[in-house]
Amino acid sequence: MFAASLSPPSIPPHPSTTATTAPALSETKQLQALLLKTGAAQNRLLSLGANRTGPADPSLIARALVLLSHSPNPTPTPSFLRNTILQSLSQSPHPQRAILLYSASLEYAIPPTPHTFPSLLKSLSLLLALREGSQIHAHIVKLGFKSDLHSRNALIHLYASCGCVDRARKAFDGMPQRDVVSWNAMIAGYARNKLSGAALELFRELQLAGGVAPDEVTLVAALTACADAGALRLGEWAHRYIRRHRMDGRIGVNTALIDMYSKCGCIDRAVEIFENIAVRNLVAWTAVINGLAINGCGRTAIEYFDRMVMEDGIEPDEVIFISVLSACSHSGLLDEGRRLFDEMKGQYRLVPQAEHYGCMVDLLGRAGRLDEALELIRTAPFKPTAVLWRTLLGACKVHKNVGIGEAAMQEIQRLDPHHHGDHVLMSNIYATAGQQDDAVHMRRRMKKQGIGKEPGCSVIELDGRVYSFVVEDKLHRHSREVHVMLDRIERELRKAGNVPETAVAPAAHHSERAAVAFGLMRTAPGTTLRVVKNLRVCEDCHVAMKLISKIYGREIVLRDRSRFHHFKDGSCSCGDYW
DNA sequence: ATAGGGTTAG
Repeated sequence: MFAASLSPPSIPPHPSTTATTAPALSETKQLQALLLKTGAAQNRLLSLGANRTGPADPSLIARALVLLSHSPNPTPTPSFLRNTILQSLSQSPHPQRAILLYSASLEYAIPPTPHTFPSLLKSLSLLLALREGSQIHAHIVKLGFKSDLHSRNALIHLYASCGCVDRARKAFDGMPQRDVVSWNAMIAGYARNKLSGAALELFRELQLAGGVAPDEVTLVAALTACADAGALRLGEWAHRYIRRHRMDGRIGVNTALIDMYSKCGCIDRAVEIFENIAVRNLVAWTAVINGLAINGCGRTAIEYFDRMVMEDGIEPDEVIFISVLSACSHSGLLDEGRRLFDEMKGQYRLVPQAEHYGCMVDLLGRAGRLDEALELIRTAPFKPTAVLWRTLLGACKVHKNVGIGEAAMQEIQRLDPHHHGDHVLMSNIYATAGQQDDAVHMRRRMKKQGIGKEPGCSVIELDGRVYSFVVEDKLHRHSREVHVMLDRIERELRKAGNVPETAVAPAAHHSERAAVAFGLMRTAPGTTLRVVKNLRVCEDCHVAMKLISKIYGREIVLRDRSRFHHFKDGSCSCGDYW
């Protein structure tokens, strides 16, 4: 029953009905001969399970396992061998065979053991097979293995990989005892699902709980959360911990540090760590190049890319091309971006995916080549995605192009009509082009369709705590003082001659301003303010931030949805190109 | 024999 519900098309037939099937039989005979020598049988079975060239029929393997159990000296046991094969499958290019083998082994009455589940669940995590995972979970409970530590750890990982952090947390909370892996699975699970607050809270809890010492994996997970939240102070604390515990020789730890520092706007420190790594790999190069990209150092990013190929002889992959192409688009490096896109296809024989086309559309579009960007989307060797059209729509906003904007909007409406922000963008395009009626109409249509607007949210880290502000937040516990400060800033801005762009919605209460106002009040004069925002910064706020940096003599590092703005002395590192 | 980690456009 259970096996049937797991994977209907691949249920192994019962042995009595198929024992005479020719190809399977001959393979079985071969196996039978090999079974005389246990070691050889084990190797053969392992290669059948994991090898690309071996038969993919897990039923055959299960049958062989049964034969093995009838051999004069049935050691290792079929259960043991099944578990071993499951383990190798979880690291093979065919994790889906693990489910099939498990089902088959049940049909052949090979009993599961606690060791069966960690590797089986690992395969399911790779496949993001939530439904099958839940069934296995139920099965584990039924078999009485639910307290098995390793299985439970794997379950936490599986649920978190599938985005079900609540179910992961339930499994975590219900554990009779936890080891460092349990904590790591849960903290990393939160971090990978962008729940950095929850991840850091649990990291703190781990330290308070005592008894379990954090290891490198814990620190990597915590750093990932710091990177996501832009929590520099906590990240620095983690860095000191890493040094104190001599974890700084590990490439993974250093890569996480590079990512954390660059996502907190400290690209110099990120580069310094990178330069001190003894042996660098592709992931470390990707992290530093991506850091340079989001911090607006496009030319340096390209230099590093060339260095990687020339000095280390490392072949680039699809992932690093996303980073290096986005470096070009953030810095407006049109020719370099085109060159790299061509090299990707020609020299490196990689197939550009929607992501790479997205970078190119962004690069061309923002550089004002809207026609070319449109042409690229239309000639893409796959069905253009809503995201691609949305990227073009964003470029139309920058260049106030109503015509192409409408074309893009039409495609978006067809592909993904309920996404937040598209109507706002289109309405703003109309507004900046002076078509007020169309702008209003677009806003009305949005309301009529019941499409909300993703609320803008900004966070600022002060004294190791993360404070978050939502747009026009009246309920925030610091609301009163923040509003007083915002009004004061507003007056200063007007005194400095700042006239907001009235064509689009008023931006004076955007969340980044509240965060900055709070930071200005709560920190000593001259302290750098670091703010992370979930959306892109609008033009008005960008102008305002430049002025605030000058008026109050502060550096403001604002991380946007996609990049950094370093405001200082009235200007921004992005050179107003973003 | 088993479980957890680092890079990814808009």
